[in-house]
Amino acid sequence: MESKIAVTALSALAQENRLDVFRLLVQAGAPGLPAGQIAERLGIAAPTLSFHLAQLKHAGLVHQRRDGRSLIYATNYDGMNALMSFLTENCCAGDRAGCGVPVCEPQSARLVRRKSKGARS
Amino acid sequence: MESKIAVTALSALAQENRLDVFRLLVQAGAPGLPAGQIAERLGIAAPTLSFHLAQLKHAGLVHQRRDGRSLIYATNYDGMNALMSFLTENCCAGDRAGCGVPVCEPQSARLVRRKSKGARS
DNA sequence: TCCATATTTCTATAACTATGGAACTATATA
DNA sequence: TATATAGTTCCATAGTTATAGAAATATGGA
Repeated sequence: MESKIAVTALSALAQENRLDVFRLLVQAGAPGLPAGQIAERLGIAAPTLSFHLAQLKHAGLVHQRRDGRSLIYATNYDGMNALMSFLTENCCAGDRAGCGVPVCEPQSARLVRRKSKGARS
Repeated sequence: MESKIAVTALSALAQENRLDVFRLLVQAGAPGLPAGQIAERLGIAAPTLSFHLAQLKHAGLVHQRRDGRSLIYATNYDGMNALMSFLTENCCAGDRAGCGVPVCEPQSARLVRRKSKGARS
């Protein structure tokens, strides 16, 4: 990850409404939520929410899929993890042992990974 | 950590100069760096850097100490870890197993912690 | 085709943020 | 005390971002 991309991701999260949206989606997990439901739960006007969702999407933190008339948004765990890894890169003067790389993915993906590679540190 | 505090921290990181400063300090580790050296290494004008360092400090991401005429800045690893934990809170619909909490602290602190508590899931 | 629903894009406005020159404050040394 | 060094605060300016009303687009169903 490059610095400018990280700034885009951090800017996307650095706003109260968007941070709320993101955390709601992180908690919702893989199934995600339709825009209307996000708007309702968080009390955000539709055009405002649309603007914020576009930012999160552009930053690679969420992705969008259509289901009939609804647009469903869900966390992009890869984007989120890339950001966290970038922030902790070369942490503690290059001595990384013990500085666990942040990981958060849908459970199914985690189980697959756990079987195939050793992962973290 | 509360949402507004997280937004402050994320806003602090969501700017190219500040992100560069922060990462430089993350990599410098506990000893930190004097403001002048940060300015020189990153090519940022003194008043501009001072403005950015103040933001990072206010956000709890770095701390400042004086050494003679120099003001030394260093990463506040607690602040950084609190932010990352906040972002991954209740990750994957509350099923947290495998979603490692990001941890990055000076090595000495880590060793102490490792002996005293089990830590990370 | 017509209508309702879900969401986005357009637009103007108000609010916030970054920048660096000039002036200031703090510390050290002679 | 005078001088130099290290860094900060003040200030004006330029640029960016958030907001929601109105209009537009996309989908599904009668």
